[in-house]
This record gives sequence, C-alpha cells and structure tokens, in this order.
Amino acid sequence: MERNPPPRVGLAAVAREAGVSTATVSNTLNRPEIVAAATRARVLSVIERLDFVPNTTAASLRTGTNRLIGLVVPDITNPFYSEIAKGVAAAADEQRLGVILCNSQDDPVRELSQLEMLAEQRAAGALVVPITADAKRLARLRSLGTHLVLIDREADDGCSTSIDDVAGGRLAAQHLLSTRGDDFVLVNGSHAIPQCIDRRSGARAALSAAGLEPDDLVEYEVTEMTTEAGVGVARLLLTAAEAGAPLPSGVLCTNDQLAIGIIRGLTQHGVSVPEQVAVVGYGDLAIAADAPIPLTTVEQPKYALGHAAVEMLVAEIRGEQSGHRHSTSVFRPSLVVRDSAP
Amino acid sequence: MERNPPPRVGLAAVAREAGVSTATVSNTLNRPEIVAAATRARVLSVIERLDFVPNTTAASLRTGTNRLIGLVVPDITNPFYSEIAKGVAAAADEQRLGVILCNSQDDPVRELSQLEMLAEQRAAGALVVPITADAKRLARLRSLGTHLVLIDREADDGCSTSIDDVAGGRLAAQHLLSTRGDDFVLVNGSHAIPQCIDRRSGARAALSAAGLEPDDLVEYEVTEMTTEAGVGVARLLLTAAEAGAPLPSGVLCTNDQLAIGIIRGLTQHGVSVPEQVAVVGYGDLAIAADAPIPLTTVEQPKYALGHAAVEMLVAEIRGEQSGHRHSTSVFRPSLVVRDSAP
DNA sequence: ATGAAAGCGCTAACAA
DNA sequence: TTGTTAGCGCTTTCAT
Repeated sequence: MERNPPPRVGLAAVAREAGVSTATVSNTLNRPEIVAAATRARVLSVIERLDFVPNTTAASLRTGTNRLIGLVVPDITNPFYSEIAKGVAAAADEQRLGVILCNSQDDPVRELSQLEMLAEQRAAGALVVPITADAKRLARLRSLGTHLVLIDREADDGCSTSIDDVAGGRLAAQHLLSTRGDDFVLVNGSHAIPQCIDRRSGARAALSAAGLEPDDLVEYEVTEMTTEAGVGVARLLLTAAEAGAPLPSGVLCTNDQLAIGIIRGLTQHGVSVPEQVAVVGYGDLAIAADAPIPLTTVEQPKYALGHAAVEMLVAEIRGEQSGHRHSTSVFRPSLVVRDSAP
Repeated sequence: MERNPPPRVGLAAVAREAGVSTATVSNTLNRPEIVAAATRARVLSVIERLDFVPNTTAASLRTGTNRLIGLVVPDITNPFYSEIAKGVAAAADEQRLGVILCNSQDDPVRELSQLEMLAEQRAAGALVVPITADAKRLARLRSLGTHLVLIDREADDGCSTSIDDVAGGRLAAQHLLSTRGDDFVLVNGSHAIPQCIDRRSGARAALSAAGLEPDDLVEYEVTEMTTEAGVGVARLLLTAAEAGAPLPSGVLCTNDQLAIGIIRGLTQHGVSVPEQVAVVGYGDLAIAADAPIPLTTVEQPKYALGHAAVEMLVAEIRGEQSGHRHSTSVFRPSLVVRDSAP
C-alpha cells in the first residue's frame, strides 16, 4: 500500500520528451492554431502519455488572471440560495470557471473576511448576495479589488441581477383581485427587509390601478416568516371572524412558508381553501408544489438569477479596460396558479 | 466615474516602504515570532497603510501547497447535500480553507471533468459525494493526484465519512415493532441505491432480532422517491384493504418525501395517521418537521458529515509524508419521534 | 534578526 | 513555425 505520489510532470518535462521548447507546449495548449499540426499531435500525445496536468496556479501568477470566482450567500441551505448556486455553478462550468463557495451565515463580519480571502486568492470576481445593502460596506468590498456583482439586490454603483419584487407583489394582488375581489389581506415579513417592502408596494399598486384605496389594505406583519407564524396569523383571522368580522376572501403571503401555515391554520378549523379563502404564496419553493393543497405562488427565476450573474461578471472582467458600463438586469417573476387560489 | 484600479502593491513595495527586505515582510506574516517586535510593528503598519493583500497564488506556486479544496455534490439544491455543504463551508472557514463548489448534476462525465479542473487548480484535496461508487472510477479520480475523501459512501481504499444506514433502518423498524407490532410494510427506493439496500437490511435485522422472519417483510419498491410515488403506494395499500386484507399498522419509508406522500394518500381517503396507520420517514429534512402531521423520521447528521470530512481531508494532507492511515468515520443516525408515529 | 538570491511552473515578447 | 528568455509575487535557504 506504499504509494509514493509520482513526481508531478511539468511543462518542461513534456517539452523535453517531445523534443520541443516549453513555449511550444504552452502554445499547443493555449493557442493550438499557431502550432504546426504535426508538432501539435506529437506534443498532445506526450501530454497524454505523461499524464500532464497543467498548473493553473502558475499560469495565474504569470498572466495575472484567475479562472476562479467567489460566491457569497447568507445560507446555502436555504432553497432560494441553493437554486441560485445551482445556476451559478452551471454557468461557471460553461465558462470553465471555478466557484469558491462562501457561506456567510448572515454574519457581516464573516462575509467581510470571506471577501478578503477571495481577494487573497486573487479571484477574478465575486458574486454576492449581501447581508446588508449598506453602501459603505459595499464600497469597502469593492475596494478589495475584485469585481463585484450583487445578486438579489440592486447596486446603485455596479452590476447586479435582481428580481422585480414590486411586479411580483402586483401580480399576486391582481390575481386575487380579479378572482376574489378586493377584501384580501396581506401577510408580510418585517419592513426592514427590502423585498417585503417591494412586494407590499406591488400589492398596493395593484389596488390603486383598480381604482381602490391602497391604505385600505389590511396587513399582518410577522417577525419570522415561518410556517408557524402563518398558523398564528390564521388564528388571528379566525378569532376576528368569530367576533363578527367576515373572513377575507383571499390571503396574500410574501413567502411560501407563511402561506402554508395560513392554509394549515385555516383548514384545521374547518375553513376550506380555496372555496372560502384563497391563499397565494411567494417564491415557488419545492414545498409550494408539494403542499397538501398545491400553492398558487409567485415564481422567482432563481436559477436564471445566478446564471446571469456569472455572465455579467465575466462581461465586467472582460470589459475591464475596453470600457464597461455597469448594468443591472432585473428579472420579472411570474404567477404559478395552483389549487390554493385558482 | 473613471476609476483606474490602483496598481496592486506587492511584498516588494511593502519592503521598500518599511526599509526592510522582502524576506522580513514575508516572515512577519508567516512566522511573526522570528522577527523583532519593533520591525514587526513597522512592517504591519506599512501593510495596513498600503492596503497590501498577499497573493496566495504566488505563495502556492512557491510552496506547492494550496489553501483550496474541492467539494463535488450531485445536486446542491437537494437539502441533503446543501446541509453537507454547510458543514463543509463552516469547517473550511475554521481551517482558513476555500471551498470550490462543483455541482455534478448526477452526470459522471461532468464529475470527472470537475475533478480534473480541481487537479489543474492544484486543490489540496477534494470531498466528493460520488455518483457511482465504481471502484475503477474512484481510482482514476485519485490518480489525478489530489487527496480524496468520500462522503456518504464508504471507500475500501481511502478516507470517507458516511452514515450507518443499516442502523438507521433498524432504528426505524424497532420503533414500529415496539409501538405497533410486526405488520408494517417497507416503502423503498431502487435496490440499485446502496443506501436503500442498507436501510432495508436494517429493517430486516430488527425483525430477526425480534425473532421474526425477515422474509415476511412486505416491500414496495418505487423508482422515483417522490411525494407522488408515496401517494401512489398509499392507493395500492387502500385497494388491497378494500379487497379484504387489513391495512398495515405501520409504514416505514426510506425517505421523507415518500412518507409525506403516504400520509397524504391515506388521510385523503379517511384513514387516520397515526391512529390507524403509523408512518415513519427517513432523512429529517425540513419538510419532516413542517409537515401537516409532523413526521417521525430518522435523523441523519448531515452537517457533521460535511464538517468531519474537511477535518479528515486536512489530516490526510498533513499526514502526507508523516505516514497516514486511511480511515472511515461512520456516523450513527437517530430517531426523531413526532406525531406521525408516536 | 535581517538580507541576498534562487527558484516554483508557466506565458509572452522577441529573436531566429 | 519554433526557441530563448525574462519575469509574475512569493518563500526559503544560506550568509551576514
């Protein structure tokens, strides 16, 4: 079982064996068109035979470029982020880039030190889903030198890919409006979260567009956007109904977990969904389709978000000298109609 | 908005500014104890002032070691793998390692090319959740030079971290046996999947241990381990019951999706869970706790699996010359009792 | 305790 | 078309 690793063969060994210079070996790899077909074939066969694996570390040092990019997400376990990561990984594969995954765990300090690590690795750039949009922080990140593309957050100064949450909120509200009327309620997360604000704005915009007063929209704000919180709000709704107020004909939730909680809370108490109350979620996670009553929800192009971010980063890197204008691509969400709100 | 990137300062610039040699700067960074306190302070202040970011690429080239490891998973979107990734990312942070994420998408060809990429990057090693355990393939991977630690699959020749699926199957079966009796059925995935085989073996072992005949265990095998497939099996169970055979008192599923499907299929037809039929899942994904009837299931230490794998890889790398014996650490799953099978 | 200098493996002028 | 050669930025003997 003694298995001393064979001494790594380098460009020089290949060159010697093939009877050419190192430059020619390098060229057959990087610019095959400028080397004679015969030589190329000979070199390639030697490479094969010696099991030569080029050392990109050395190449990076020499060229000053690196085929490595960073991806910083708050929690890779969250389906929203892991879908993004999947899109990033696929695009990176296409571009022959490696992705350094950093899980910031919602900790700004950790996030910063990870960006620092990426800078030390001389990553060509980084895609980050920032924990806080604090402009000062972002400037600091950028000053670390690597190119930055923000995901799921618009950058005033720089590239980003994001989703139009206002449009998503509008879409959901319009659906409820046209199928159920105007007496739906909004179940929202903390107003400290930009996405929650935007979705709410969209819902209000839909109301305005229908000639209604947006301030009449009843909103329940929860601190944790969990299934449990949803069940809690459902109870509130039922209590109010017992006190005489009618149940709303629709509930618009700003994520899927809340919506599932609402449905559970309502159905447990004999209220039927969607007959008595229609429920719309937001996000289209796997749980939406798999729920006991499949969820009508706003689908977010998460994979596309990640995929596009890589392409944007590559464009930014390429355009480094050739002049590059920062850009933002905003994806439009769409409504997926299922049983919970037909 | 013209912002020419400032020319990167290197070790040499720092040395010049601090009036010392590059060796001293390097030493204050890597072996601070051997440089005089006064010099060290001066150098550090210059580093700070010039915003010097060491270039690990160059260091790697020089030392032949790299603070980068690879992580290859079949699908980062799958909660099982993303939990592992989280554990890997955390452990890597602790060890100041970068993690290159590769999503093999269940494609052996892609997996191989990703391992090749890791070899080109001279990653210090790779953690892989292999698509196929084919020994020849693994040998080929190892021959690419980087150290390998397998995750969720035992390596006959090399390091690995895995979960004892036989124990998990036994745990689940024992629970059903002691709370419900011996007339439970097994709903399993394809026998081509080692984990499915192991979980089945565990269930059979539990039967044997109770003095029962393992061959009497009724098993339903599905090709896709989805919620839908679970609903399908539930229907089969109900049809059989109509034909006179009694419903089993328990159902043991080899993943959580199947269990949720079973519950849905049964309850939709008026069968109460757990009163008439107890259902046990496997995996303890988020959906288990969040299900309408919270799921009794076998919890797998996914995070620990990833975390331990990093430590094992580090040990293997360290022990490269100092003699290192390959090891396998096998984690024991545990049973989480919830409402679906109290 | 510090400095001088030789590379790590590769790429890219430039020369032939 | 191919070869020669000078580094990329760092670490590490070996002197001093």
